[in-house]
Amino acid sequence: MAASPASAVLEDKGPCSAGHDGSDMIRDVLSRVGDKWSLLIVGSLQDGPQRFTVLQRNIAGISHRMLTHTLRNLERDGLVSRTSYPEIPPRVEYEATELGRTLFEPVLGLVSWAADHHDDILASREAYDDRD
Amino acid sequence: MAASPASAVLEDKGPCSAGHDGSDMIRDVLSRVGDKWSLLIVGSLQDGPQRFTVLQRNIAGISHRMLTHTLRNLERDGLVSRTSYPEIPPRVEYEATELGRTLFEPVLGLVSWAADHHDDILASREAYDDRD
DNA sequence: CAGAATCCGAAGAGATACTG
DNA sequence: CAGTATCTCTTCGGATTCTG
Repeated sequence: MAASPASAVLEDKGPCSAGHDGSDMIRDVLSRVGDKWSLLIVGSLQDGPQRFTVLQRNIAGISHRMLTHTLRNLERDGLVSRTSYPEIPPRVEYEATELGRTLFEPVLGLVSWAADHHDDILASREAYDDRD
Repeated sequence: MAASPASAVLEDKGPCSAGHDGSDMIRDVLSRVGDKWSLLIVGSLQDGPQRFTVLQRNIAGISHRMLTHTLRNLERDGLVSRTSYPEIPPRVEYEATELGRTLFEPVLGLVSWAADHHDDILASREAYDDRD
């Protein structure tokens, strides 16, 4: 049991827990963090509150719809807070919550891994594709 | 410039780099790691080499097709190695590569974050859904 | 300016059946 | 036992249009 505590979090805990073990939780988090835009948005908000159009310019490539949609999800999960000012024209500012900021720490570990090893991955892909 | 080096990796580097900045790399890694099964497979392989059917039993919920498909991608990216023994019946063993094992370290940071905060996320979701 | 709503194509993912 | 192929369903994500 003490042999591999590291991977234990991801493993099935037995036939009786089929459907909702510890892996559901991490998958839940990853499906939020791992989608196409969430991480970019939270990353951009690390610099401080930003309004809708600024975010859209900042992220470069995101569509209007996806920015709205992803911000909704992030707000729902408590990673981003939304403040709307009842003016004309309307102004809305988004900000990373405390939770959103703590999330960024472990994510940075992954980011630096990606920076370190994505060359290896690309090389491995090419080598793989050359076979056959 | 030195104000927020943390988020800089994820940010757009300017209008001229539209399409392929540093965020492409992390997104590439995340789309591999963040899919439904890759992480579970790599996690299960932390315990040592396993053959196809063992993996399928170990992961519980994965379909035959998805296990094959995900293993292919992991092998292509150099995270998992495949060894086939030309016997009857055939035997194939999968093993995490060195790269696959280094990946698991930063991922564990995310896993523990998920363990720590997924209650907050669930609570935030309920609170959000109660409004309206 | 911010966002909701709709339509549509592409990719993800399961079920099943077939081969060596 | 391991892997491929096909079929189908759902989800993701972009484009567009419309409102306060």
